[in-house]
Amino acid sequence: MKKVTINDVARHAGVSKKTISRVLNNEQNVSIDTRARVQRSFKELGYRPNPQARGLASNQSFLIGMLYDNPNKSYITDTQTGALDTCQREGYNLVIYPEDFESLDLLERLEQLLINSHLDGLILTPPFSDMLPLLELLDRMAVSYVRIAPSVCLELSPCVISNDTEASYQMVRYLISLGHTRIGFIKGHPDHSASHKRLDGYMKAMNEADITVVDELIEQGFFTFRSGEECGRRLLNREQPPTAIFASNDFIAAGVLKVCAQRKISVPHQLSVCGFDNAPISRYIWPSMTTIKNPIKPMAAEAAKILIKSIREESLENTVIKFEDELIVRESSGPVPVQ
Amino acid sequence: MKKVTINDVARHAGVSKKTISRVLNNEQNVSIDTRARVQRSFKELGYRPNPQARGLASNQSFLIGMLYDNPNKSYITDTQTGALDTCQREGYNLVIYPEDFESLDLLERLEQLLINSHLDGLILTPPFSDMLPLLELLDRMAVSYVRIAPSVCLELSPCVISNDTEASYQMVRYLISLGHTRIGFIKGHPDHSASHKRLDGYMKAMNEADITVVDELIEQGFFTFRSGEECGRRLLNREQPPTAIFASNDFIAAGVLKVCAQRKISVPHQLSVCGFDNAPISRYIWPSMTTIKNPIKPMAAEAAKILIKSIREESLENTVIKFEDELIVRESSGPVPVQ
DNA sequence: GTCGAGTTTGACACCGGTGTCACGATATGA
DNA sequence: TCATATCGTGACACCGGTGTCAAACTCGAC
Repeated sequence: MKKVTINDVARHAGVSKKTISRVLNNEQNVSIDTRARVQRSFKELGYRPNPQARGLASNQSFLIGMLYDNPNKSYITDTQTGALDTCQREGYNLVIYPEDFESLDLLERLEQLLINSHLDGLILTPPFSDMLPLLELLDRMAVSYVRIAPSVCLELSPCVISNDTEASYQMVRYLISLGHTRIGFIKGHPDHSASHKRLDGYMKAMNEADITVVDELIEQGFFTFRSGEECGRRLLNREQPPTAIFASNDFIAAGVLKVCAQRKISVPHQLSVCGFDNAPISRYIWPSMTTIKNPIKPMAAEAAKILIKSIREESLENTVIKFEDELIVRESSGPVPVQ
Repeated sequence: MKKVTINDVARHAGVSKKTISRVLNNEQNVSIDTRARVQRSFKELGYRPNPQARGLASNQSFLIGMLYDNPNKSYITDTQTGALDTCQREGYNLVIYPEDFESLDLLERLEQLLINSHLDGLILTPPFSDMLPLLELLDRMAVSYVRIAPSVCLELSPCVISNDTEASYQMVRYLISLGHTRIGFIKGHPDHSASHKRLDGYMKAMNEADITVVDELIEQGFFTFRSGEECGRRLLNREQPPTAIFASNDFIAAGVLKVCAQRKISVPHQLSVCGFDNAPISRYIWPSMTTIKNPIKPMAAEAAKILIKSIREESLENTVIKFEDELIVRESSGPVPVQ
């Protein structure tokens, strides 16, 4: 298991180091049979280039970072595996940076991390995708990055996005088609741009169907289970409670379902409850939840792909790639109850 | 944002590169005021050593890998953040390797990964912790590693462990103390050593209390929600169904709870249901679940710590560090129903 | 005052690759 | 036929640090 270096290969193939390097990096201007000979030597010697040395010489690290702060563990791991899929194929390692978005010295911390790690590129997930000061920092430090699901300044960098507004709109249309008109809505964390988009979709569908949006049917949640319990309780305490509740994510919806169970409100017969994200809990809870599925893994994989492209060919035009969400109907939604 | 190299610092401090390097690595035999002067230059110039170069020269990568294959997303992210905590403090990056444990060419894939990435160390999580051929491979390739929660050959490497058998034993004792004697058990995936330990704890507690262990009250699950539904259904179909069901993890238990909800079996009044792992679902489901909490983050942090120690000081004796599990009583368990 | 041991420091090669440039060989055009 | 462009290749410096070794300096003991 002794290391095979470039010199060994050079000797074995009877060419210079530089030519080995050329073959390694797929450069042109290497004759066909030289290339073949070198590649044979690679095989025979089991040669693996040393990423440290390559990096030092060419000022790369073959490291891609992923920055996140998301309570949805399944979202995190899905994003990771999606991105990793591409990274491994392209010879990059993925290093992870869970960071506290609320932290006061966040920007400083991030700057330290970037300086220390010498990343080739960084994948930003919400809510970092919309953090303008961070984007500036990255520009200033000349670190390439992609953003997943940003909502502002799409022209600033390559991005992958889905259409939360549209998905939310579809969900509400679906509820309306079941006969619901008193549709409650629980908003997500105001720091996440997705929260606003999801509300927009709700409003759009309501307006389009000429249903008056009642303030008292809209509650402010925070993407957490607990906020779901609280908001759910408040909504169900109204004089005229809603016949359907659409929560901005599955955790909130799960909180609502818990309140229903406690109060023996039968879902979906007395109340429909819908979530957003297709988190595992949406499947594991009872009744299983109607929700929106976001193609997380493919999005992350694509994000990594365009990031690597932009690392390699210095500033291509800033691609924005769109993905479609999908409405998943399960047991927690049904026709409006007859009075 | 131009790079400051070791030469710049050397010039600025009026000493040689080598002395800078000495200060950087906290070597002894540097006079106090030279050290102070160099450190001042570090500050003033904002010097950051280049990990690539350091790695190339000293044959390190400052990369620690984490290998896992676990359906429990929250377990994964907790392990990651725990380990990362230590890694960042010690100047290492964490790179992640989700791999399919069932894959046929697993060992080959891993070998490739290791060769390509030049890791300084690797953190193994179950079920990889017990994969002997992998341990051999790592030894052969001279890659340091720690194992989290292994159950075989603890002397082979540094490990962090908790006592699944004991925790499971405590859970069953708790159920017995509530008056239960017909206690069903749903086993976990046979590939995970934890499954066997959890069963052992069950057996021990039952035997100790002189309760006959009935075969028909033990089912084979697979750590999945679906297997929980199936096993739950079977257990509840028995002529004499159990009054309590202890599932080997929370997903299984959630499946059982779903079956109860469907059949309008009131938990915990007619049936107690307990899980293992304290996954988020155990809190978000209704009724919230009695379960076992494993100190995942501290364990992972400690694992990283002893790994780094063993990387630095070549083969210290193989530490094994123990952690305690904790029984968390929530709403899904209660006294045995009166007939 | 001399000697030996220990401390502090720097010169220089080296880690394993890549960038630059120059050279010879072959192809192209006038 | 000769000048010029293009291709294929290697010599050599260089990326930013660390390891080795020897020189210079300090200090206490004799």
